[in-house]
Amino acid sequence: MDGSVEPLKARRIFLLLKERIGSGDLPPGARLPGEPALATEHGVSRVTIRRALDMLAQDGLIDRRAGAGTFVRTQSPVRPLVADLSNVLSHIVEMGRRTGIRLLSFAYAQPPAAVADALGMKPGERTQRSVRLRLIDGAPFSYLITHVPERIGLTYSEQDLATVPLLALLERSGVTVERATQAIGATLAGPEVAEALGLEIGSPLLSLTRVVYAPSGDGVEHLHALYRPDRYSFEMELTRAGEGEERRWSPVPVSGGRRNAG
Amino acid sequence: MDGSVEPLKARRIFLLLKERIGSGDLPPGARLPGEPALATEHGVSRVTIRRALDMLAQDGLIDRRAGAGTFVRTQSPVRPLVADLSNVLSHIVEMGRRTGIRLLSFAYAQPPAAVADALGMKPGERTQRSVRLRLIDGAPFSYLITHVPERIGLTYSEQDLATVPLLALLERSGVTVERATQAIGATLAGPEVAEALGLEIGSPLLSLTRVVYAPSGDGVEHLHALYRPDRYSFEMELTRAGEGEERRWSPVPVSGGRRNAG
DNA sequence: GCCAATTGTCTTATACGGTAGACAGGTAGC
DNA sequence: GCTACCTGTCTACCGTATAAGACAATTGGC
Repeated sequence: MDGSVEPLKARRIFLLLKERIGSGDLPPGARLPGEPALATEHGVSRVTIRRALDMLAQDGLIDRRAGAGTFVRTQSPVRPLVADLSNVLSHIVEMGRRTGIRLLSFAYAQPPAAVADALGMKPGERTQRSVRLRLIDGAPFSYLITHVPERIGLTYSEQDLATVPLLALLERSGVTVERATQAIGATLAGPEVAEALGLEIGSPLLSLTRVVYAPSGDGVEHLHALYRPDRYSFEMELTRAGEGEERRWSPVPVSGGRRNAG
Repeated sequence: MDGSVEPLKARRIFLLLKERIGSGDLPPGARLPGEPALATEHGVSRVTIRRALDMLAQDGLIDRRAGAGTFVRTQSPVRPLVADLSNVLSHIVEMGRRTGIRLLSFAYAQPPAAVADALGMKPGERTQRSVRLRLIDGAPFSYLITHVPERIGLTYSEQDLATVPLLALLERSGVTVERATQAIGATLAGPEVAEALGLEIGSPLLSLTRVVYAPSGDGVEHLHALYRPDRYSFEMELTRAGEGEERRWSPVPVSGGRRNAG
């Protein structure tokens, strides 16, 4: 029933090296360790290393020259998108890049318990669940799953969601949002997300979960976002604040037109 | 050299099911389809399904009862350690947990180009490179690679590094640190890191890169930290700040004894 | 030109992920 | 208690990914 099984170790090493290249750990032009070196380093045979390098070569990430070595190809494929802490892409306009949104799904249903709990909803209440894909210059970089209590979700249309920022929709509906909590973590891409983001299954993803609250304390939005780390990262500036023992790092607030150095 | 490599199809299905559980598609308490059903559904053999379920069980996501079926477990296994934005574990003491540090390596050498660049060092200058493991209640949760310019590194000993926080060492040495930048992303665990953190190769990791600057603008510390996302996450609170078009989320500064709600 | 190191290309043998099927023991419903 | 379905465990077998090693061809430095 099978016939073609994909390599396993080779794929793993492929992903690892791809990651090191993408993160700049292996800068363009750098020469990789020799195949035997990589083999012992990863505790696999040279054949496996070669397979991994084959995949990298096929992706155009490396150049292999017999007798010379293997080199990271000099090309900056895509410059990653940088967001500040509050997850606002403040520099997009300045960078002349365009972002888009694709609405992948839209429905009303019973939310998962975790979401219902976070939003402080009563059992039985429904939410509007939408899945959106954010694109930069046509390339997807984030996968967003949003839950909004049904009564609030009904105040705007599916069409609205595909064009207007959600926060604006909420405020347009008379909901005041002042407070939110968010947590940042990491996961692996499942089949669905991998497909949508154009990744291999098992690729690393940045995850962000944000819950937005109305002044009353009720939750009005639950966002679960997954980002391609090669196209998106959180950056922030810190200063030392406080006195004595309490002296610690503290984030610098983002001022109006500020942009990070590139 | 390995002996235990995870299957591929099984892993695929594992991730898929994990996603369905995490998203609430398979709510806690729900009964999964039988193994034969899952097998035909995914077009794989029952053995493969079993392997996927094994992984889920090991992650504490499901309960399997012979004769009855397989059920989504009602509680999340371990509560991760929570840090605020500035990467300070302010609640550890309150939680009654103890953290420790293990120094894995310590040496002076030429830094990688990316590090030298970030620290603004001249070519040829060396850095002190140290690798440390942070533990919580004896379990490792973060892997820290630190680079410090040689002249600064020489002001403290290897012994110091294993006991005193680096920032304190720097300030003790007369270096004033006021400013830092940091970026948060995600990667996969390589062989070394996986080993140290007790993970499988290819597990997802939270990554943090921080560069600390002296008032002169020179870089004094380059930190590359990798966290187990199941034991560590960044949490923060946000409020809406600014006016009109500029209105956006802004992090709430961490005040002295503040603690996040649990 | 020579030498060392590299990638490219074979060979052979083994390990293992995957399939297919059977069977034992537990559980729940009727 | 009977039955249907479930998980747990085992066997046998296939295809290929991987291991281990040898050898050729190429490159770059000396």
